[in-house]
Amino acid sequence: MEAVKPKRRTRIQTEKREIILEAALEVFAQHGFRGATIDQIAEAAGMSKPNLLYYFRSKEDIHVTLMHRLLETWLAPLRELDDIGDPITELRSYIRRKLEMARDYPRESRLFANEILQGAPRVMPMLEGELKELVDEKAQIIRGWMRDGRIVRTDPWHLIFAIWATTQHYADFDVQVRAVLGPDRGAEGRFEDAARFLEQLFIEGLKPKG
Amino acid sequence: MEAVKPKRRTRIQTEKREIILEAALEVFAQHGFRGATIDQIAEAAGMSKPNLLYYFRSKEDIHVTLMHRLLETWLAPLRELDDIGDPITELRSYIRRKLEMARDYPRESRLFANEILQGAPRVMPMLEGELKELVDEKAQIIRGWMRDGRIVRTDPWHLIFAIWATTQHYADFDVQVRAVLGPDRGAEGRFEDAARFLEQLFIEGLKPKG
DNA sequence: GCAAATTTTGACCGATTGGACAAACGTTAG
DNA sequence: CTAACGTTTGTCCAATCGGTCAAAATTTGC
Repeated sequence: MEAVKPKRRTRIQTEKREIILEAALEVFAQHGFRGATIDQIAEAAGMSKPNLLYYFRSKEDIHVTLMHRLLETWLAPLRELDDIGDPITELRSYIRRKLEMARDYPRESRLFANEILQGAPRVMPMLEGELKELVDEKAQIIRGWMRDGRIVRTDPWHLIFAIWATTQHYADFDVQVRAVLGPDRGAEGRFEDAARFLEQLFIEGLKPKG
Repeated sequence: MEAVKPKRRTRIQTEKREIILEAALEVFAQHGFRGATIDQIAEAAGMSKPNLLYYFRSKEDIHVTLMHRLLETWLAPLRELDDIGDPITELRSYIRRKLEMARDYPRESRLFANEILQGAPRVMPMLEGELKELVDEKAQIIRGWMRDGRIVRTDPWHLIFAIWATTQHYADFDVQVRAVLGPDRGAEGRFEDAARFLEQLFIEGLKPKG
């Protein structure tokens, strides 16, 4: 039974912590936890290293805080997946929201990818707890739709994995996507094309056979 | 016009370099380039640090050699995609080969993912050159199949991205997949399920409408 | 306006890092 | 056997790392 610490914060503390987290997101996403240095984060935040360490006790502390926040926003789209709506509409907008997050929050996606790649040393409990529960719950909803013949039968868990993989790919492997597609179309064009493609791949494939 | 250096190697040099690369693959895949230390690699290779540095001039040298090899084996499945076969069969076996690689060579997949996540600082030229050419070539083949009505029309480039993303997901995000699915099914079971799912997702969706 | 509390800084520390180097040790060809 | 060559090791180094600390500068509450 952990007592919630009061954590009274000054205005400056609130502001500076925010600035640091923003800077750390940038640096961690690009270099990973070990690759990032406190000096880099401090410089990106426009302050000295000891000053930064006045607001966060350690590099680990920054990372933990960042990951904790991240997971909440990251799971939000899946949480919205609703039992009562039309299955096709629900899945379509889930895919769209996920793709929009890859477009609008690529640093968050890469930070998460980095953490998982290293074996999730700092978020494993959350994966096995909160995440698994959420996915299981939503997989049951999808399975219900399949039982009712409203979408074709397939594995709901792997369907969710496939949606994660394809959408996050455009954030995590952005440089590869850009290198292969060339400079012909801008960022917006790429995401339009991706959205169209993913809609066709998932949605058309899921519609029940007439 | 680069002259190919003779690079005469002793038997011992050939053997030891191989041992070092194997050890480095393990360490780099788990910790990333910056996170890995020469000492770790040396220990995994069963030799002292100065001894290792006798065979490779620097940490960078090891990584470059590793990435160079990796890309060849990594692109092999796509190279095999053939114009003359049946489109559905060709794509089905491409997906299967890619998934098998994710199962059998997860360290290679993670090493590659790490490099791309960091912005591909060491392989960018290969992405824009060799990789782009290969993908463009194969995308044209797929586009040809679509024009002939042998598979449904969609974006060939994004189709290839989706195949990459979904298959490599099972190597790169392995810990997350395991955490969500729980310990119910072993590794083989997970890959069987994934193979069935991906076949349904891609192949059923690609078959021309009767 | 002033004392208390908060914020910022420069100097510093021990540990770790990638890498150099020469000396010692093996191996091999003649 | 031995000289030449290939291999291995211990020691060392400068740079960088995460983090501390006391003192200085600033802000805040009254």
